[in-house]
Amino acid sequence: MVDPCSFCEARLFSVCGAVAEPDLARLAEASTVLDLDKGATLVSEGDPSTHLFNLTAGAVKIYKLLPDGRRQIVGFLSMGDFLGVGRRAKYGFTAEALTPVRLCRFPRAKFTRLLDEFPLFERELLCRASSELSAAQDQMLLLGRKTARERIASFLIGLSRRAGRLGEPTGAVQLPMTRTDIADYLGLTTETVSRIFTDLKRQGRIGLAGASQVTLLDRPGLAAMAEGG
Amino acid sequence: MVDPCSFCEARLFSVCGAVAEPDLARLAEASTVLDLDKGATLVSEGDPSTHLFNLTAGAVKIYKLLPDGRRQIVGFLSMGDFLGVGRRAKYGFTAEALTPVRLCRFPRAKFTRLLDEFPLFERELLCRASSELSAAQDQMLLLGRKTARERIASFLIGLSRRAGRLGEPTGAVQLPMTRTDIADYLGLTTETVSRIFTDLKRQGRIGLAGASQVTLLDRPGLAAMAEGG
DNA sequence: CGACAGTTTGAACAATCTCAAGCCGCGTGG
DNA sequence: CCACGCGGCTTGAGATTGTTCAAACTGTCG
Repeated sequence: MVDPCSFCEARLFSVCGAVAEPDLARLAEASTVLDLDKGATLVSEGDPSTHLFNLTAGAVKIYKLLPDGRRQIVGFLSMGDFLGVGRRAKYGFTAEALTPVRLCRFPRAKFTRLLDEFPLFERELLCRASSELSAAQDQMLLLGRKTARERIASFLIGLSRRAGRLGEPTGAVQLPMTRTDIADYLGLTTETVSRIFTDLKRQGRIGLAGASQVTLLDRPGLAAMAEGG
Repeated sequence: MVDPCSFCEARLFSVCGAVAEPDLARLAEASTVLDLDKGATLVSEGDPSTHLFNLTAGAVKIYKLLPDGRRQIVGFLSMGDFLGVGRRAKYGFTAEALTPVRLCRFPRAKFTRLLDEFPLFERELLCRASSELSAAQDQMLLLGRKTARERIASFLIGLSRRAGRLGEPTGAVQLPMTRTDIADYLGLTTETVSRIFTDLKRQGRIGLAGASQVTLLDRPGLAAMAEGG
């Protein structure tokens, strides 16, 4: 039988990259490959955290809700991102597919066994967790102290960097999320996001092809703006 | 020679709790105990990340700055908290003592060796990292979507919970940080923090003894307020 | 081609910030 | 032991950024 992990395009970008070639079969047998439609919910805030996920294709948004419906998106996942580490009994967020997605689903018990079995796998997860923590701190700085304009600039620069990491073009960025999603990620309203996009376009700093494709025309300017320059 | 870790009061609250009694000596020989004054800087944003720290007494604030001086406090540390995990070459934040502190300092290389040597130690760090990440997500919800009043209520409830975890009284909470620190943690200004404290006092929800001791008089009310109730 | 979700634009509003001034409490030194 | 000074805290009034509410537009997908 052919080992599906050996041919996985996401392996280079994901935790699985830390597992040696011959051990990939163990990974494959601990997980199930799953395809979900756009809009599907992977996990719901408050549900028992029975599974962990490795996203191998598509994009996902992660969010938290207040009782009255206010929403904060705490992250967007793309190829290679891992979801669900931690020993909490319940998920602390909801995860929803922004595009059709493919993912590997690990039952928690099997996953824990993998950690025991492959120290490099665990080390990789620790590194990823702390680098996510660092990204979360950047986002706190953004949410707590940056102006709307600075937030949008940071967001665009960040998207472009991520595209670069995944080997995609960094000049023209595809936005799989809506304006409302962006607003809920940046602590703004849809209207403010829209207004600032139009402003930046008017200034010639970005180009807009439809609502979901942005071209960064003045990257240095945007980068400076992102840091308050 | 007596092993200092065996008598450490912070052990039960810290990562060291994951290391078996007989292995504590290895921990002790990998680290140096350090005492610092209030106001001392443990690490500076941008400096090479040569050391990791375990805080065993006192309180520390962690913050990031924008070039123009705007500041976001991304966390407060207390007894048992660990600082510096990750493979980045530079610290992404500044850490400063709010009170006199005692800490164990690990050179990065020795620390990595400890991880290799004690899988439980590494596992504990992974758990802590993901639980910190979860706390960071709560804070993003706070910064992105809560009102000033909700932020203060969340902050007070959070402080009280932390005090409870450390075995301290949860009704009267000591604030080792200034109003400005609180503001920089909650994405507000000093003035707003002060005004809301006075409001809450007027409403009989909290008591203030001096500026740095708060009594939670209406915990259910505050908890509801924290979630937007 | 039609409809509807998502986006853009406009005008009025409000939460929070800014600027300014006074107050309090605590540590210090006379 | 008390007066002094200073950092930090509180209070007030006015300014501002971003929100809210409302309506028109667009482009995408049956």
